[in-house]
Amino acid sequence: MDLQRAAAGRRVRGEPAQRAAALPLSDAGRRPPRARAQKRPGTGAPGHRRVWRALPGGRDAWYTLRPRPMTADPAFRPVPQELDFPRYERAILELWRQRGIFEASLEHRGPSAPHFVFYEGPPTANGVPHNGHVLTRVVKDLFPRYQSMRGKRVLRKGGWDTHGLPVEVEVEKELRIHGKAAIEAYGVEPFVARCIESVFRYTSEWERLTERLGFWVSLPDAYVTYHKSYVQSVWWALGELFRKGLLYQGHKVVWWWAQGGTALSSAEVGLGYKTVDDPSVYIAFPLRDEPSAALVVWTTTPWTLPSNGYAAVKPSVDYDRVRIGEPLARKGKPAALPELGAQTLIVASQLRAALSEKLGRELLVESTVKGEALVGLEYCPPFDTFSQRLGGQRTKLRAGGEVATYWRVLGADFVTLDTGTGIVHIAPAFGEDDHEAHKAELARYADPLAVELICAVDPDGSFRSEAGPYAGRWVKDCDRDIIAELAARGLLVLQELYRHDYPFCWRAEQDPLIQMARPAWFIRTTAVVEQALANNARVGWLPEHIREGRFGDFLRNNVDWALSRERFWGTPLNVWICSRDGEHRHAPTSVDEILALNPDAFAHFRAAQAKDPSLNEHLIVHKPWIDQVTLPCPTCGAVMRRVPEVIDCWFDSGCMPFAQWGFPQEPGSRERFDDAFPADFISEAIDQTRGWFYSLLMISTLVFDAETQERLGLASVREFPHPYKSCIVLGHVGDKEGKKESKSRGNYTPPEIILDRVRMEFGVLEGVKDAHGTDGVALIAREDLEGMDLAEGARVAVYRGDGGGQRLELAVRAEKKLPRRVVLLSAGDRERLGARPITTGLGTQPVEVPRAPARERVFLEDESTPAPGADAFRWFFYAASPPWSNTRHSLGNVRLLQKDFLVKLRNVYSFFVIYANIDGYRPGSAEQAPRPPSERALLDRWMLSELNLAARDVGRALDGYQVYDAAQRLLALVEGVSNWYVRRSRARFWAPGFEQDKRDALATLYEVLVVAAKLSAPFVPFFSEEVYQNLVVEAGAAGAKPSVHLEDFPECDESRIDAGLVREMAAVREIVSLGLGVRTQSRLRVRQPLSRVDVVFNDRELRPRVALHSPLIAEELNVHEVVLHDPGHELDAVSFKLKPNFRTLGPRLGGQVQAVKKALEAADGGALFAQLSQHGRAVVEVDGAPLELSSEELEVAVAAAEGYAANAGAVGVVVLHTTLSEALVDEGLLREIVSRVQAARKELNLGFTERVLLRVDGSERVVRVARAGQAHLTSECLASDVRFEQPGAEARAHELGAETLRFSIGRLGS
RNA sequence: GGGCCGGUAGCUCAGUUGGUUAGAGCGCACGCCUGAUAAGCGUGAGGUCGGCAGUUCAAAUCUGCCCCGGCCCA
Repeated sequence: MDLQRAAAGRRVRGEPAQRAAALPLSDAGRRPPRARAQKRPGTGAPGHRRVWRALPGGRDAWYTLRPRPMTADPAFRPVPQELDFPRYERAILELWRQRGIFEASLEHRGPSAPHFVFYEGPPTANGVPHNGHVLTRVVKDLFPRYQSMRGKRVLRKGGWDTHGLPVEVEVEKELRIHGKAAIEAYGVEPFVARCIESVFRYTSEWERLTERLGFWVSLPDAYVTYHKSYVQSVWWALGELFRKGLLYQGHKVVWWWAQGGTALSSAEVGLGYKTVDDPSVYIAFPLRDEPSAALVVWTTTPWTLPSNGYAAVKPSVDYDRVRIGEPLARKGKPAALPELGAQTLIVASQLRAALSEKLGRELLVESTVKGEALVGLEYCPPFDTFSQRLGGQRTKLRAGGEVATYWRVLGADFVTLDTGTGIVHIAPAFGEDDHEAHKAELARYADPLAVELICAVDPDGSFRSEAGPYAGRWVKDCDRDIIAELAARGLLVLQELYRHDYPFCWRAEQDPLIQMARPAWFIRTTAVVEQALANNARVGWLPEHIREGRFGDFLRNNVDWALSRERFWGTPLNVWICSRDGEHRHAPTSVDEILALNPDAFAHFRAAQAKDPSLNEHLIVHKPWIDQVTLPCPTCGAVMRRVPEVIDCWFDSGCMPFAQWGFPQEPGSRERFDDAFPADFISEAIDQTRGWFYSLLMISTLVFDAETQERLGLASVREFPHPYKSCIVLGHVGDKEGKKESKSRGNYTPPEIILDRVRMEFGVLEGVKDAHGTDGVALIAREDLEGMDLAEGARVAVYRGDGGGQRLELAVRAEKKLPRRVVLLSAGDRERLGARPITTGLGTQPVEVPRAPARERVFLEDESTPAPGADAFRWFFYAASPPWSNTRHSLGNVRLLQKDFLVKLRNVYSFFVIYANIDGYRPGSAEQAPRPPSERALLDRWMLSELNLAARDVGRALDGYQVYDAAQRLLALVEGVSNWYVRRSRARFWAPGFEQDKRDALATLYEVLVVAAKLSAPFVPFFSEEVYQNLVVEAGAAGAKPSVHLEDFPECDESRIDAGLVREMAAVREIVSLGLGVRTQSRLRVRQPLSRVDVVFNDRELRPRVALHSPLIAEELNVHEVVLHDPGHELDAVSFKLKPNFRTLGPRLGGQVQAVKKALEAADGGALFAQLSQHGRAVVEVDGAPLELSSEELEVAVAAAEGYAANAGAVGVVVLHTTLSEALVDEGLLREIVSRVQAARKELNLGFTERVLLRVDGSERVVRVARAGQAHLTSECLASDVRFEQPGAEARAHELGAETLRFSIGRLGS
């Protein structure tokens, strides 16, 4: 052994990286402040340096390091000792910046390279990015990086979604106003100006996160949905739809906040549910032709009864005609008989008993009919609000004939029999189902537009004048009076209270929302559903079930897209309507087109701009400016005005494939669009199914039919799918428990904890009930402790974010009485920190902490362990689970996966650099040339086979967008390198001299690392860059590119794959594994050498192949001899078992297989096996009859016979000879002694090269063995002298089985 | 209430067209190695495959119902 060299290997961590100082990556080579080297005068021997290092848990240790003879000019920068990934990641970011690597990656493939098209789904920057965004960003980054390495040209245009309700809501909150009237009072112009300001509020946070994660995207030329060019593109698309007759006006039922005059989004509605008691009434609707019989309907909104239009029944179920009978016999007074006008009631058969129970009266069945028999019957509406005027009206059907326009029975499948009467009151202006039922009727009419939508309520929520006594009153206030009136008129069957959840306005908690049909613009998407489905069928969905499942279902149940919004901040709907004839409409698609019709159209905007030059040019196409633009009607010349609505912002984002280029108006946009349509790849989370995934696909289907594509002059007509070919649908990111992360709950791990430093901010508390602060201890909730991945009692830094007060180091403990994000500190510690208790106390909400005054909150930071960093964050999302399953994210989980891959790979890298530098290895040096791979050692050839297989598999997985599979394959490669190649090659690396075998090993490991860096570059762009810079760029290797990201992705070299070798090495590893299992079972430690191992193979071909690896097996199992046997070899320790091959036998024998199984279990396996090997078939007796079984129908397994030290696996049986000769025992004893001495050396923190004086004593045998092995002891334990004498007071004693060992280690010169 | 997805070892997840000993990693226990050492490595224990019923010679896998969680929609 070369001890000097060994010392050299250690030294690297002790001395500053000389070469690194001159390199751009110098930062990565320097130690962080916590581990800086300090010289302490007067300690250590001359020529030694002592280096201080911080250990986890706050322990410090002094290590003595010795200068080493080093190769004059090592090729590689030493790998720093400490695992501080964020540190070198920052250095790599700087390198990318300085050398323009991202920009180079966009261009270096040249203009003629094939495109790989990626579309960025625009995020909104008016909220801070969270972990879910990290997932989307790392997945979006992976494939462009990969395809770029595959030689593709990959543009990566960023984008921002800037319109929509969330933006308006944010501004409303700021202004403390709410509702349409309030905004109008404030002024639409300043309101919109504030929206623009708000849109980019968190841009810098987004940019920082984007960069820190290594997500390469061109942000400077990102598209912005409110920009004029973008809006004009959207107008163009809408103009196309208008031209195709796919844009129309109708009604949409919305949740309406009447007091504010605003519709609420479903997200807002969801915020305001409250449990309330509403009236629940059963009302009689007498039949027109038989007034003594009445339909009984049920409703919880009596105020909608004046607007009643129909009654609906379920056609397929039975309805009873009943008469009210005697009171039911029961306790208490009998219910009062309702004063009813009708004697006969009609209710669903299934609900009769329930109604009878509620009335407390028998309901006597007169007859029963199917619901469909009721359809078409006319009835008298409960109020004559509209029937006075429309009562006799009839409407012509398209199919011929006519029906009463209103107040008749409809058949509808949405009618349920859970509650009520099975007959539903339909008010077409209120309620989604109601309105749909109405629309279904309209569709049957010859002239649907002639039918008036009856509605007795104004948008402000008060009854209209038609409603007689109720006119002008808030509808909900009228419920009581309406019920009283119905009772007086003999129409009230029953009245109850109904407790349910009902939405209220989340900003004005006293205001209940009402459902109401509002005028709205629609896109007739139902006209292209077939095409959309065909388009969808061709999309490469990941996971695949999206195609037929969630997305396919959504398309099949498609309803027309309700496009318009009665809001302010959005793309204005570009429809102008003639003031003379409402049928004259025009949809101009650009400012220029408007100017061509009316050169003065924007005079008001230009005037305003002249007055205020800061007025944003893009606002020319926004409210309120666009509202003032008038056009002369192209048909009649009258004045046209724009409709007031803006559009759904999903339509904006769905236009991005063309709108990002300003297509078709902007110069050059046609070529750009033509080059980037459709996208090869997009990805967003699953909540975008009905959002972006839908809007993209639907708009593309609507706009880009073949004819339109031709008209636009595209280079080729795109078949389906467009506008995206593949789409990864991501799952959600949850917390450690799988719960959705939410800021208000505080179960939220800020990305900074993973990326930069492990710290969180807490509100300061002074005490909870019986728990009061102790000096030196910080108490926090258990969840927070786990969130920071800290153990009970860990030391953390505690300090104020504003820099005031002292910085403390405290022990942190969990306290179950504490809520999240507060810390309980002693009075003394609070004083030292200059902190005071948070005013909100124990009730502090997590979201309130950052808003508290600076003195009321402190940071807790784990300074002993650096944050995992960006690569670890990325890797977590690639490797933890397939990206479409929900992920449980936490610091602990990220670290877990980091250890598996990054840390292991880094250790191999560091190992290589140490040994390569010792020997002065230089990549590509002629005198150090390795042999060709085919002539290298088996292990090298195996490793190179595995490497090329990995290249093949990772490439294939990425080609198929299988992120998780690719990551698992990389993991397997790293496992093989570390656990087998490096472990088995260690001796070759530390062998003295620089022989051919060592050159081969270094060249092989070098190649593995460089190829692994390239393979993993799309996944972990920072670490792969670090390896590549050090091993390739800085080492001056031939053909080096400036960055690993400008490299080609490794191709699989089939000639390097030795499939047989891969298989036999797997067998070797299994044999070793089985053998070690035998040792464990037999309690034979590996240190005890054994004479022999026997292996009986299941596969004849393997034996001669594995024979090549016998020395390896012998060494791993610590046996003197390895004996390999062909299948069938007779060995006492081995028995044979025959089992049915169910796959072949099942279809032939059916139920008999179970009997065969039993028969085979009972039979003599050895004899059957003999038959089988001689005749190729075996005969067993099944159910008294002989049955012949072929070798294809049987599976032979060798098993370890009981009572032997043997173990069986797929490869065969491994048998250890456990008889110990005296010589073997002695040999084991000597290894035992060496082991104990070495352990003691480590415990004493001896230098790795420090010679010692060893005094050995013990039982007679121990002394004899030690004497005999003195030379071995001397060299293995670095003893300059071994003395067999009393070791003295400091002796260590060990029981080695029956023997006793005592020894002491004396330092020389001390 | 409806649709979709998921429920497999303490934890995170695999599991090919149904084929009989259900896998991996981490954690845990025991052990190895001590020249990658803040590392590396081995073995082992641990499972009514959410529950019930059905189809089948055979079910984690197919079917139905139910329970739990997530998302979307009502």
